Amino acid sequence: MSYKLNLDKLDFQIIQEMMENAEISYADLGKKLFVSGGTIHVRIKKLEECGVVKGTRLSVDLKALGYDVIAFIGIFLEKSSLYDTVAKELRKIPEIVRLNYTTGNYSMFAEVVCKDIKQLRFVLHDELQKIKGIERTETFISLDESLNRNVVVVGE
Amino acid sequence: MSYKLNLDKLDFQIIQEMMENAEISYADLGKKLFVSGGTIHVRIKKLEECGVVKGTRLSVDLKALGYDVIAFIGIFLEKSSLYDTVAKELRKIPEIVRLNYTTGNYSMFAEVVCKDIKQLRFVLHDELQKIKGIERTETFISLDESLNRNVVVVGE
DNA sequence: ATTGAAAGAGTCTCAGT
DNA sequence: ACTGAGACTCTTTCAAT
Repeated sequence: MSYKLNLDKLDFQIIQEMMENAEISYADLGKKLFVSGGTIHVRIKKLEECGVVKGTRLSVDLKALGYDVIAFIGIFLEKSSLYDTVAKELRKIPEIVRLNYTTGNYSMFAEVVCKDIKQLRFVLHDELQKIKGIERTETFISLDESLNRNVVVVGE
Repeated sequence: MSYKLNLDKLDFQIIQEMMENAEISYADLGKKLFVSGGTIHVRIKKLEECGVVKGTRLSVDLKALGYDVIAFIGIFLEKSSLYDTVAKELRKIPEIVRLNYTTGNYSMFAEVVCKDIKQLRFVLHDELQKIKGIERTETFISLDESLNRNVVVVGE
């Protein structure tokens, strides 16, 4: 399915560093990895062209912005085949930030970010319940997020 | 707990734009939002100082890097009070990228990113099972990720 | 608080190795 | 494929409003 990309140790090191902090200059990153800034530049350009690097995103503290409630929702479908149509409806709800089709107990798994419990209640009760094909849902509200990081990427 | 931050519409607009694409120049973003590049600069500096903006991160295609398997793990603890000690152990496992203490069925909820099923099996069987305090786990393997985006942030 | 311009720092290109 | 230097663009500072 996916092409055989020829990434070496340096490519993985660059990705690892910049996944945590994309603001570092090419010159500084080059020093850290014992190559020139020019080489870092060439590698990043290659990684962008082959689609491995998709861009850079601002990392924000959602709590500080008033988004205090994170919840996970396990969704049971009436029929598994309804996945695509239900996913299409769920996509329209801006509070839903992530959606996965999963094996196991639930048919789908969603993550919701809200300002408060009132808004979560609105999403669960008003938005979700009117979507055809959803049998029932189970909600897990996050009381504490103890970890949120990137995976450690390594070559073979 | 958190300070009353005085963020206006412009702050929220800047955050919204840069959550998706942090590479845009201050001048271009200023044009888009009808202010000068200097104003964008002042606002971002303010947002960094008050901790709302934590930095920028490279967005990568994990599948292209060979990380094909995303799984969610519901964890049942023997006692809820074991949360901190179990979280400390789970933190040591690099494949675990996210960990939440939740209400509902499970005590904790983890997300795992692996190269293949073999590696997932290793995490579940060898790493997780030897942690004291975990009663049992339920695993949900993602067959398809249909959505992964940022929440839409708005002021009051 | 916002602006525009000048100074400083970083990115990008390219010829040489 | 890597390097270093020059051209170019962006960030950062600051005086004026």
